[in-house]
Amino acid sequence: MLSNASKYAILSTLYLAQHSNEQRKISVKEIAENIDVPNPFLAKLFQQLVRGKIISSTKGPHGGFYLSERNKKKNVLDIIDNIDGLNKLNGCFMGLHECDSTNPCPVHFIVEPFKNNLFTKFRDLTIIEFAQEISDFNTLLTLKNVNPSFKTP
Amino acid sequence: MLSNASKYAILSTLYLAQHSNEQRKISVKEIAENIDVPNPFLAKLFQQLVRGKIISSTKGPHGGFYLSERNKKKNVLDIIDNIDGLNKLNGCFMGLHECDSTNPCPVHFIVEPFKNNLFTKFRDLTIIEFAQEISDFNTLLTLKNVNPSFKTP
DNA sequence: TTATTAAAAGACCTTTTTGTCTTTTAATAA
DNA sequence: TTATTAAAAGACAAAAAGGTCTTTTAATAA
Ligand code: FES
Ligand code: FES
Repeated sequence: MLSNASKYAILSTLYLAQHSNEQRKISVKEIAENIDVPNPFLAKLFQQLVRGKIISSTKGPHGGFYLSERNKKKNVLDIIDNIDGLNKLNGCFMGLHECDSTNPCPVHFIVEPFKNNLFTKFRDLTIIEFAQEISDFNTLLTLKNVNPSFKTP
Repeated sequence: MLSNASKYAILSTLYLAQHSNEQRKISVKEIAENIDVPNPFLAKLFQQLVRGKIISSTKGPHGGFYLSERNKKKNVLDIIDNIDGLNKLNGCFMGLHECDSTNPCPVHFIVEPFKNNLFTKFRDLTIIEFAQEISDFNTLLTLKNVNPSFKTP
């Protein structure tokens, strides 16, 4: 439903929202290490997000990535749109041509409410609001294995 | 979330449930045309489903694919498991290591109820019951574009 | 103005997914 | 028993996704 690229982009942009500002810019390296995402791959994604005006960057010493005031008003759906395009998220779960209540697939009425909830969250909150919610509710923002002990009995 | 392969397999198996029995076996060709799936690709998938004992086949004249009585008691989750493995469907929407209420990602509590609903449907209904529901509610079972007029204004 | 720093650009590589084609095997009907 | 039919098997091929590496550009601090 979401590509890895989109997932990386979302998590990393939210990390920026939490930890950067115009004064404190952040390198790809720091983010890649914290989110646990391949460094050069994230660099590529960030180039694309800069071109898409989702995030900002400056080169040189103390350069790095950050969110401008305009960037902060973007939402998660803008990120997904920039990386995957919206169709991937919006299309029918079973692959039918249209996801549509008048011609529904066998799971449409299970999928539709979920998609509505998700879209509401991804569209109606700005990046900054979303990041704030993450801080408030202490949800996770890293691909690191936070509980490796469960894996090795 | 689901691969194309899984989607094809699910739709085609449900088609078998609706249209075949031990007496009337169905060729890949007929299904591929009706579901609108690439013929040789579906043939490969069906080989795998036969090995996984999800569907049955016989060669020769009037041969083809069908569901045995045992096959009819399988469920959609068995198909997904056979083709994709369950992790793909079950994993965290944002890609975190564990999808888990104690270490949730930012959208976990939106995703979890959806996954529960979906799993219930895919696990608690047999293939035959699922196919019956599709007939009862007239939901769609084809990847064909059923409403092309919307596309060309 | 020069060295340093960090992103930008783009070529390149690998793996997975998706899809095709040809040959072989098995069932059966004539 | 032979021709026919349809799946099984497996080698191939194309495209997309995922990931890496090297060189260039721009900013700035010394
Ligand atoms: S029609 Fe399949 S999810 Fe809406
Ligand atoms: S933790 Fe992400 S969906 Fe459950």
